[in-house]
Amino acid sequence: MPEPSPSVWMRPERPPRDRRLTRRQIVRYAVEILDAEGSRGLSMRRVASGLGVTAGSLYWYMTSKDELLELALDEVLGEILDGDAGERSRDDWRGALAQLAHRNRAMLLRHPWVLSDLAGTPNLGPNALALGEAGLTVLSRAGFAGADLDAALTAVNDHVIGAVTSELSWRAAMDRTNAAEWAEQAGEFLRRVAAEHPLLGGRMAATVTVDAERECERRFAFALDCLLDGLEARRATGG
Amino acid sequence: MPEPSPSVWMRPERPPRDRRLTRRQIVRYAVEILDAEGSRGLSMRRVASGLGVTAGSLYWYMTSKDELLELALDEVLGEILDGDAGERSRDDWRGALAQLAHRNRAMLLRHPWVLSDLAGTPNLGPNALALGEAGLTVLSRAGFAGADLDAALTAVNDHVIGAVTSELSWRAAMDRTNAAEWAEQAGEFLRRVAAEHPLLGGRMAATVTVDAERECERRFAFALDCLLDGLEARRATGG
DNA sequence: ACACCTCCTTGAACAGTGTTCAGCTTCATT
DNA sequence: AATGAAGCTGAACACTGTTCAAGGAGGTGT
Repeated sequence: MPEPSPSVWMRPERPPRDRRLTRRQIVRYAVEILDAEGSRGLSMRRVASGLGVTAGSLYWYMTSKDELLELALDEVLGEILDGDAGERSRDDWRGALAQLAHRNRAMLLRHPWVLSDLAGTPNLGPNALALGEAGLTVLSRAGFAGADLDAALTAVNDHVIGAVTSELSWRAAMDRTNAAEWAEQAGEFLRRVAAEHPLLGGRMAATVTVDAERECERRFAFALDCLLDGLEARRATGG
Repeated sequence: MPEPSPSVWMRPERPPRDRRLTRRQIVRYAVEILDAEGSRGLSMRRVASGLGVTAGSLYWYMTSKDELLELALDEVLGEILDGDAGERSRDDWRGALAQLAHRNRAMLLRHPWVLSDLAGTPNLGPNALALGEAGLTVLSRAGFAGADLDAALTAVNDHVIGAVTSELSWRAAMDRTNAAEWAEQAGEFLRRVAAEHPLLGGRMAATVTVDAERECERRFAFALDCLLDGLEARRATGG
């Protein structure tokens, strides 16, 4: 049982002198690999050799691969708020929150590996903090305070995480059942499912004729609207 | 780019004769290891040696480690419906759905490794299907149909996934900031956070005095209620 | 009783992983 | 020019998932 080590974020980066490398540079390249080949494609040796350096070198800039992933996570979290002043519609809290959620979703779809690392990884990077503050600001202006402030923000964030997680898993399943070479087995499989689970079978049948991407967006917006309705009803209106 | 292989679920288990092992047996032991030591503790050699066998043997029963994880996932999915007839309150769809959500959450907290594997893993096992059918049944009785049926179920499931994911990540962060040996760095860290992010700092300060477990349950129920309110408003009441 | 055949397991091998560390450069400072 | 640290190398360690020729063990047929 290893002691929890101090987060990367509580320890300043080593002061520079002679570097060929930067933490940022390493992290950005790691993100490139992760985007292109997923978590499985990332290895210290691969990152190092792509930067013209040996694996051991990277341990000068970070203490472990986990730490690299933590840094990569915060790096992409930065994209959500990028180029968004967040000031343009002070009163439309629903719109502002929804926009935040959509930008978050878009980021997760760009970097699907994030979701595998998210569970169990602490999240204390500067971009994570800025993102939290942005959400709290919107909700605070909307009239939420105290424990409900946390709960409301968490509700929206969790929806995004959950929706994209299951979207990715759903698409993986579709890819399998649709793989041409297995069409027979898949057909038989679907028939069996329909026989034992009528409702599910019906929904799956309806699903093949539908554009997966649009359908996912629709479901995302549907649940988000439900959630925002619920929040609307609970917010302390006026002072 | 490897072709998507056929899912485990589309191919029957090899018929037995001489076995020392069973697929089920392997999977259950794998789940034990995963529960005790997380994804990182699981290796084919470890599973095999725990069962008194060599790593190569396992490849007689499954084709890869990924497949073992797929099987393990469905195994624990089975716990959600276990010992739940689901018939006791035909009219109380909110209660039935909430109960499903809570059982789901409890299972994910018992088996935290599931969430790391969920993203990107297709989910077509018998228990996953039964679970889907159960949810659809409740919602269908409640008056949902067509595309809204999917959307409603997805909304609730996604909430569970997202909530537990971020709960685990939050707890990991708390463990770090609370680690006794880093109390100083953590204190300094929290002070810096509060300075740059007033709202977040306030919420974090309020958080230390609170029981993490109860707070997570509260937030979970809060968002679930919001969601159910939203669904209530959208369901086609009566025929 | 014997051979036969298929099921299942072994043990070695391959290529790759994260991580450590003594030693070597290469630079900034004195 | 000498000193000392920063930054890097290359080899090593103990692992990982996966493959596969070889062998043993059980049932079946004669």
